Amino acid sequence: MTNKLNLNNLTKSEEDYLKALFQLLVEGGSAKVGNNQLADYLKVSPASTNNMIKKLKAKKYVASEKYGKLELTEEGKSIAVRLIRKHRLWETFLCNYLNFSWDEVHEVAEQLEHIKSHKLINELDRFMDFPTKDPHGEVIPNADGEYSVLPKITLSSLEEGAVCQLVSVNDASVTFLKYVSEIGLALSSEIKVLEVREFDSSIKIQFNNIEETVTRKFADNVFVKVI
Amino acid sequence: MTNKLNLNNLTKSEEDYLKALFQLLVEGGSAKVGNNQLADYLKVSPASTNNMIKKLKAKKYVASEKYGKLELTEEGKSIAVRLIRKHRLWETFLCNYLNFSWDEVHEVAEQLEHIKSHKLINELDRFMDFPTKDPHGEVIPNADGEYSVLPKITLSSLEEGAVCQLVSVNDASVTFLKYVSEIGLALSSEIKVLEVREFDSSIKIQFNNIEETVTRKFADNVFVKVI
DNA sequence: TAAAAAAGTTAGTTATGACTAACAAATTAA
DNA sequence: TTAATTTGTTAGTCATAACTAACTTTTTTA
Repeated sequence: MTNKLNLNNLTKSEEDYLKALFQLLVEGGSAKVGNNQLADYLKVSPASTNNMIKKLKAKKYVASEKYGKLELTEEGKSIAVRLIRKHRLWETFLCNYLNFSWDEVHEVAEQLEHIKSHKLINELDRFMDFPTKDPHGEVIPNADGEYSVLPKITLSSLEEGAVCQLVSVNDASVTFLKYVSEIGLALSSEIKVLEVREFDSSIKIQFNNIEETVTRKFADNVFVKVI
Repeated sequence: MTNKLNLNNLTKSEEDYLKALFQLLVEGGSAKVGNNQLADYLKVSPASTNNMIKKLKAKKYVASEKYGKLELTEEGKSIAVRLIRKHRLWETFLCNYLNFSWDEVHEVAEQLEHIKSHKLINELDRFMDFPTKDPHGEVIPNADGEYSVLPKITLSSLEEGAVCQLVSVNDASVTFLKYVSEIGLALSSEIKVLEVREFDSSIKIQFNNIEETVTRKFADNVFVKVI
């Protein structure tokens, strides 16, 4: 076992930074993540990020050279995955048991993911009978931190004529999620790319016999599986 | 309505102090609560308490004069009651749905009570079908913050020969709760006071045909209703 | 009622984690 | 390949909330 009994003495902030790094590096699939990019993502100043990275390097959760790209150590990744597991399990609970809708769960889950109790999260998992996907279609890591990071293909990356299935959506923006629901898209919806307009990268799509034109920004937040 | 839409911009610390004050003043029934007593209860220095009280006075949650006793304003009480409601609902959830035992719930509930979401706590309440008592026998305030603060009679206050029923226990100590379970006491247990020993205030009690001698400290943490 | 003890207050320090402003290194473009 | 731009770093400040040490007020008790 690589995992020594982790006391998880991390602050909320430290956890936030590790999770953000993981999301950019691993889930986002970026080859290189820099200090300013992380700052941008977390909506803090580059100076704050720089400071925190120093601390996380001292604690061996992050590895990087001066002026070099940021990377997570195994321990850092492990912590991030556990946070993602907690976040997604709570989102699932809120949606399936407490009448929360798609777009309401993220903010509350951001708070709940920092609650420190192994028993709590594992019992919650059992209570829900070990769900594998959260309400936005994202895979939930299991208790050992194992899960498949699907290579995320965005709707915006497809070419004209492609047919795909909606597998997940970026849950970070309430207005985006509301919009998705309103036009009638749902997880597993089958989408056909009718036209990609060169001028502004907007895309005309078809689903459930509906035709819609969506912006590039929208399509960047929709993750699909080609079929 | 006295309750203007409360933005609940309080920090975790501010909430902790308000709840502690409420527990000493209202639930504990102390006529006078001083700065050092509060510091003791929260296990911080008197200087820290003094500082925080200043802040809470500025925010109109606490009222007191220099060198005088501490008191909560209506707004301060309202916040404390909402925290107690959250704490007890989470304890109930952990016990009844997530296989937590009596003595495991307190610590996790201390974290969960600071999650900010009205919907979360009201939906949790509904999900459990509006429970009125938590696992330790304490009354759960309703969504409007109404609940009866039962005058708390401790087992230690009874005289020889008295017969009573266990209504609640102080949940702050894990070792105490374990001890209570181990000797076979449970909520609603009928207890008879057989003997009060003058020397050390220890008490000999009888319940379920078991005889036990308990210390004064133990009996101070057991709340009963005389029958 | 005066001295001792307890309770409350103030001043100054520390750690965390934000921030701005100024500066240095690396990258991109002219 | 120099200049401009972007990116990263450092220094110094602020707020929160803890602390110790010193001091003042109040209460107790001898």
